[in-house]
Amino acid sequence: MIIMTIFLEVIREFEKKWQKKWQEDQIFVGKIDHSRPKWFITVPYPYASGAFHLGHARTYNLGDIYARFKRQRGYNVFYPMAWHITGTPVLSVSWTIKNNEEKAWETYRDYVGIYEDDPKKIDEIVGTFVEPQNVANFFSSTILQDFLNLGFSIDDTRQFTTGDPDYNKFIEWQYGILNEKNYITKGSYPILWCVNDKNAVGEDDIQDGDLLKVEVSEFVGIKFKLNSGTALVAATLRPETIFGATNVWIHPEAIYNEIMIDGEKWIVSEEATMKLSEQEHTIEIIRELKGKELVNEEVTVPITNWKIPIYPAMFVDTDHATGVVYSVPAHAPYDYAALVDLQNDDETIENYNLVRDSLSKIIPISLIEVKGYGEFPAVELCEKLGVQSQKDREELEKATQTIYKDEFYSGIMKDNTGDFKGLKVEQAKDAVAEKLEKVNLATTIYEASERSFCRCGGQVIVAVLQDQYFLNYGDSEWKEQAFYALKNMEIIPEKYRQAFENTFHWLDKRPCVRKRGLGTEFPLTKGEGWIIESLSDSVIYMSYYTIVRTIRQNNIKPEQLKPELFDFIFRDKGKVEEIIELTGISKDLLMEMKDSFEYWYPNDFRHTAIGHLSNHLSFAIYHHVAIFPEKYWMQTISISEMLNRFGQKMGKSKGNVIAMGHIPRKYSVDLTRLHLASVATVDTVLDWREDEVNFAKQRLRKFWEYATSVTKISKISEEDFSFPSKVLISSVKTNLKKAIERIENFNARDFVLDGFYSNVRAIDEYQKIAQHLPEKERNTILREIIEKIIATMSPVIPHICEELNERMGDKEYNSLKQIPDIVISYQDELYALEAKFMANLIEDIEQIVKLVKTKPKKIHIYINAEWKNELYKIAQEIFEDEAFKISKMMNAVKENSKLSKYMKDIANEAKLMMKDPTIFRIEMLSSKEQEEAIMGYKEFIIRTFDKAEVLIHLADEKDIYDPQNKAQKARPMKPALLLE
RNA sequence: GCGGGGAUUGCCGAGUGGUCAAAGGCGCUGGACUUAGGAUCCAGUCCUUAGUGGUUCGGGAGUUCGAAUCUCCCUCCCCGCACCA
Repeated sequence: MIIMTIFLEVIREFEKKWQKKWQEDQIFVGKIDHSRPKWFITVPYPYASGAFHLGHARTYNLGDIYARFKRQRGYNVFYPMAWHITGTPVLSVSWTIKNNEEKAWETYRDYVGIYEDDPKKIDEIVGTFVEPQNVANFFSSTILQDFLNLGFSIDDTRQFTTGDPDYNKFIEWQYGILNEKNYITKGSYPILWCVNDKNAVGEDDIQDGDLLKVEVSEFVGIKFKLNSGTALVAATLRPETIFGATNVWIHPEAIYNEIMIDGEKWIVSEEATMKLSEQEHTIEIIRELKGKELVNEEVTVPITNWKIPIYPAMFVDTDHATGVVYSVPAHAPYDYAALVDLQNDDETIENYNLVRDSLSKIIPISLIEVKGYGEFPAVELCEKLGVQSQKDREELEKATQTIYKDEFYSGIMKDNTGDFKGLKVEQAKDAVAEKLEKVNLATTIYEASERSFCRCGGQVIVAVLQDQYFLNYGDSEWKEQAFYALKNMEIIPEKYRQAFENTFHWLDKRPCVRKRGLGTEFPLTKGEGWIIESLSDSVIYMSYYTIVRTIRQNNIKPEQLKPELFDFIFRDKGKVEEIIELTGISKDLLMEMKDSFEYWYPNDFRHTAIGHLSNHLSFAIYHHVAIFPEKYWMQTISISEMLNRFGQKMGKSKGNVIAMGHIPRKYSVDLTRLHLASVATVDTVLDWREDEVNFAKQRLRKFWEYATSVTKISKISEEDFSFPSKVLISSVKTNLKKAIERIENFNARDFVLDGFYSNVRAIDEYQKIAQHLPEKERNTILREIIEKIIATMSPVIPHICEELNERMGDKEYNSLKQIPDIVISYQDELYALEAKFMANLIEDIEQIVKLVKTKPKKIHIYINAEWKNELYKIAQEIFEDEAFKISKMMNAVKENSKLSKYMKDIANEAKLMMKDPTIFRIEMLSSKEQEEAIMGYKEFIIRTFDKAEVLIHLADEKDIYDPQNKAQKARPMKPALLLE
């Protein structure tokens, strides 16, 4: 037995050896070959802004297993790889490194440290990251090496990055077609915006953006007219509560602006003026004023036309929406708390000369009926949660959330809400806003859901961009085509199809240009600095694999890549002579590209992680239908779930990362591949646990030991193997056949379970049962089945299989060897059933031995009378689909000459069958076959039970030894036992 | 909230109408090997019992000869919801 660490060292050694050979002989480079069916698989090209980890490895590992399997099943497989670098991430790496952000440096030192030991060199490399290109270069080369180190059978001669100038031409061409088809539209759109950069910001750009999850919120700004006619604009998420407004709150000490906005006079906070100016308004500041100047004035409530006063409140946040709030104490906890505070606050009343009388007259106005609450939900909840004052923000927040939810979903508008009475709050909310907007008493105001700041320090607000370009995924024709494409696609696992459909349904306009990040310049606004957003770089890029090598090898210049050329290659448009004329590219090269595309496309299989479903994958389907003829649309999408470690998603902040670059040393490649593929089904989150890896390691080692013990055994054909050997061979065959069927359906897990683990177990079993057999036979058998296993399991553990294949004297690459079809004969099935029968029988004996606690000297095995098999067979036929009935059984038996003589026994038997109708619904062996099986395992039974004598009795025979009358109790597949 | 996916025996996790008391692993228990082992190997692991019995698959109701598997209701958990790739 070899010690574990040595075992891993051994296999790591030849893992490297084989990777080098594969690489040198370029055996995975895709070549056109019309004699074989092609199979083009893609797994998303990596985003080259950081190191990859085990979670990524899961996705790529599955892709590689599928690729290798198809390759070994006669397909000409094309499995290329490229690099995504466009968008903001690579740029923001450079940016943070350039700014000497300590956290970024730390992160990137870690990443680089995966590949480099010397701290000085690490710093040097990280230092180069100030140039985005260096980031992309570093990570594309290290990740590629990681992939090759994991034995991935990729074609690395098709590499490109999405930032390459020739690729930019390709994307430009794509947008030309989208524009031609009117899938690009223009409009205004609210986005998160940094006031400092004057730029759109995403989660990456916001400080703690991943935690804050800042979104655009849409408020309704309601115009409360002052007597002067100027509108005090209060922003709300709940316009329906306008009927319960009792007063307006304003921050007395803050600065407000009176502004002329789109021809109207408004008063809003100073901050709001700035924000509104970014939201498609023309604004002129008329004057500045302090909040307290408005206190005690009256405003008119829209719709009801009531006059309500303006009161001071310190809780008003002028940097939130408009800095003006209308008070609905019946339904808004904050308002209620503030009102009570104010009514009891003599100092403030005095300071601002409030009229005590009218203030104390203010009482909540209820306008929503909601189950589980009385007249004034806010009042109730404040009391319940023990709110003392407006300063109890935590309780107030909770109360607000609760009421919002309860009222929104189960509230009904009361009689005092005019036209809206009886409406559900859910509906009234929009209806009231709509009515207000119609009479120009309300307008939409956007605000960020959280107060947040850009990494540059600037505040994040919501801006409305005009003339923003969108991809119109809502276009009915486009959508329809996408649905049509989806319908004809295979989705694995099928359960995700629904998610695609839902995504397609809600997909609508999506902004497609940005001012920041790397990428292709937007062709419709050349020179204005607009970049095509980066997801558009990753939706039809698979087609570029088919031509990129020709472009690079022949030094074709980006400017030669005219749209007409792409049309010619990808859409079969135009004449070759015209393209030669236009681009100056030779006919040979043009046709090489066109042939390559037409040979490899469509993308037969795309495997990816689930996170891409609602965006990348959906867009990929959309863009394919827009750009390519139908025969080139994607065929299959396969999805796998995420990977966890210690119950959490792998992430730097969690400290649970296993870097992809560390896998070969930490475990071994084949070990990792095996375990990744087999520990969970693709649609469940995989939890990586070291102690479970250990199991895989042990089994792998065991397999290795079995295999290496027989690599030198020469094959001899020996017809007359003993029973256990025959059982082993057919069970291995059966397992492998099952395994192949599994992986044909892209079920890698069961492929490993059936093809590997079950077979190792079968060999274990054989070793025990076959101890008494001649060594020569055992070794020959072992050698034969090991050969079968390495041929089939190669897609998962290619290195070990390759090595064993060589050691067994085969000069060909195992990775290119065909996995043969396996034919299971009737005889094989019989052996399998016999083995199962024996396992049950031995278990029964063991159970009894355990219970009686004495070692038997004799084991009598009684095999059922053959007529019982007949009886069961008949029962199976009659009661296939209905309840067992004794009378029906007996009637059927009466007609049967073989059975009619046992009527009395059958009656007993029928009672048992009545009691447990499953006993006859089984696969059976005849009495003879049962006997044969027991004979085959006799030696083993004797050995297992300490040399007990094994005596087999057939119930059909006369004068058998049966002191306890057991023979009649024997059932098919369930012999009766007597231990003495 | 909307949409999707789930809930299985101590834990993880298979299983989608009949050998299902339910694969496999982990953990635990016992044994072997060993100076020792938290290394490795073997065995056991719902309760009961000379095996063919009982109670289980989130809770409740139903369909069926038969349900972990199908239907309905309830409770709880996870994921996505766009300008981030």
